[in-house]
Amino acid sequence: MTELLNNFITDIIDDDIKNNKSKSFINTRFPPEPNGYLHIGHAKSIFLNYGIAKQYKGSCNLRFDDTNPTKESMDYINSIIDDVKWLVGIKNIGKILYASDYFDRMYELAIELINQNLAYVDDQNIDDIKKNRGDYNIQGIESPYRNRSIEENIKLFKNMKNGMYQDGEKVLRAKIDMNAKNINLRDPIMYRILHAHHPRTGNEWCIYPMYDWAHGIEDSIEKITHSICTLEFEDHRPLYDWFLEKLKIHHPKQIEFAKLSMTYTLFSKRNLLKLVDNNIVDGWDDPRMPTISGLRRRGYTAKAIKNFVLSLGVAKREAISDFNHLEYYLREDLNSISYRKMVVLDPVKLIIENYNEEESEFLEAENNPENSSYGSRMIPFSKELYIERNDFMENAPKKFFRLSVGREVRLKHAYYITCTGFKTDETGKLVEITCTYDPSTKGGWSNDGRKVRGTIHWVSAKDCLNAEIRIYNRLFNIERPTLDNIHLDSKTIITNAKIEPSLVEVDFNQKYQFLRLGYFVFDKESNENNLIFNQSVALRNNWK
RNA sequence: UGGGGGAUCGUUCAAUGGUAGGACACAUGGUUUUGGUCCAUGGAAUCGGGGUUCGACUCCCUGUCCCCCAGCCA
Repeated sequence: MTELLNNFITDIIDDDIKNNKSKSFINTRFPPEPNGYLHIGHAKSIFLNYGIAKQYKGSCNLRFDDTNPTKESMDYINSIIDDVKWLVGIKNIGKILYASDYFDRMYELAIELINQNLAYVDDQNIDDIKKNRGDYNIQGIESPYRNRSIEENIKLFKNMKNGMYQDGEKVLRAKIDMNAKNINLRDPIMYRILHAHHPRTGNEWCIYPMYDWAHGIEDSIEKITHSICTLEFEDHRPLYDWFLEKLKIHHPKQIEFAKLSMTYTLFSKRNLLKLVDNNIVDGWDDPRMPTISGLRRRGYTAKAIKNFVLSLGVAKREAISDFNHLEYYLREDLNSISYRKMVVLDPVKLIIENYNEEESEFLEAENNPENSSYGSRMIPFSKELYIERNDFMENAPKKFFRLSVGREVRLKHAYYITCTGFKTDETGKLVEITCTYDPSTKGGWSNDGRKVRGTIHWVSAKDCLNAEIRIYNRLFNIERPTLDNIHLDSKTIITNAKIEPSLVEVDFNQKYQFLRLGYFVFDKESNENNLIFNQSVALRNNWK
């Protein structure tokens, strides 16, 4: 995790420092709009911006781009703060800043631009503005209000601010070039009238700055040196530069990179919002969602997400990352930190014929074979156990290393057993397996050189607890989905899982590996009477 | 049919005029009280066509394909 960021952006920064275009302290920012929850695509931007600032001994702050009150809310602001804290650590988050704190300054600078005769109030309605903007092939037409006097523009702009007009009645536009090939430069709108309640400034303002006008000023005020954003803003860079140049204020360098996309997932807030609103998922933090809060509930760690996005690198080429790649880093982290437990998802009784019914004993089980400091626990063993239904096969092929009549397997941490028979009900369903155990193999080992290829997990029938276990699958069934490709079986709920008694205590911070099955965490809906687990990811499995 | 960007193993990122390399995925073998982990090995790529050069993923010309842009969203 200490690896150095080395990509085309750090190359640019290195050049800028070498050519004295920039100080060696590099300041960045993570500037989300609070109009939805953060997803793993944002995590890439977060680790890039915070990582660069750290690497170049500068600062990185969380700044909310809260310039559109019609889409934003405190709920989103709070969720974003929680997510960034969780990802980068509470002490590394930097300052929490808001574009709305700069509204006064932006207003002053707009007046300044009007005074330079570089901005004007336009009375055209939305349709006329659109029509007169032209398109790729058609030149724009200058607004009839474009050449108002500076004094009149100042007066009208103040009136706009003071609430003398209705929404949409007037806008403030920059006076650039209606024939520019880049349509963003055809007199872009700087302010629109919005009589809306802002989550932070309330009803103080009824004019709100547009992104292009606001963003560069925000960066400038914060002394950002390199303003990193995604590819779709490339066309906006000339405008970013134009405003800062005319204003003669600190001018950060905007650099664009390709955002993250992943197979089997949808990223746009528009689509994620639909999944939530249409109840396809159970909220923004549904464990199937690619949101930070969803991944966290699913049992992902910040470290796994960080290692994943860092492994991806940074480039301008648009790329779709493989979901497997993310899961690899999750397993890598979870393998080293999770507590091993034995849990049976689809239980079937196993009776040990030569084990005394009254007897019972405790066997020692290591908590993490990767790390002995995790210690061990004692688990109860008795005559009747539960094992996994699919660990038995009536007519087993040679390579089936588990239970079948006459075959010997190891019960993990316990004994070798040999299957003696099985019972089915009238429908042919397996209801009970019988076996004998070898008392000399306590702990699951013998020194006689016996080869026991298979090892299966189990729980003691009279000691185990019941739990609900939620298994998740991809939300979409094709690699590059649209909302039409919802995977209908993306969630399976198992209500009668049998779990070892050491899991009785609900601990939301702990990661578990259920032996031979996968990684699991307690779901937030768990309580001491209702143990609920989410599967984070299954173990890799080469069998079948 | 305007403007802006991009094209390297299946996927993703390197190589900045000098042996195309890593990770994931896949395959094979080894270790193993998890068919996990770990270890080893293997297959696998420079979008096409010209040119410059002793030498081109890299520079030049040309073609093709992909992405973004016509919100009072960000």
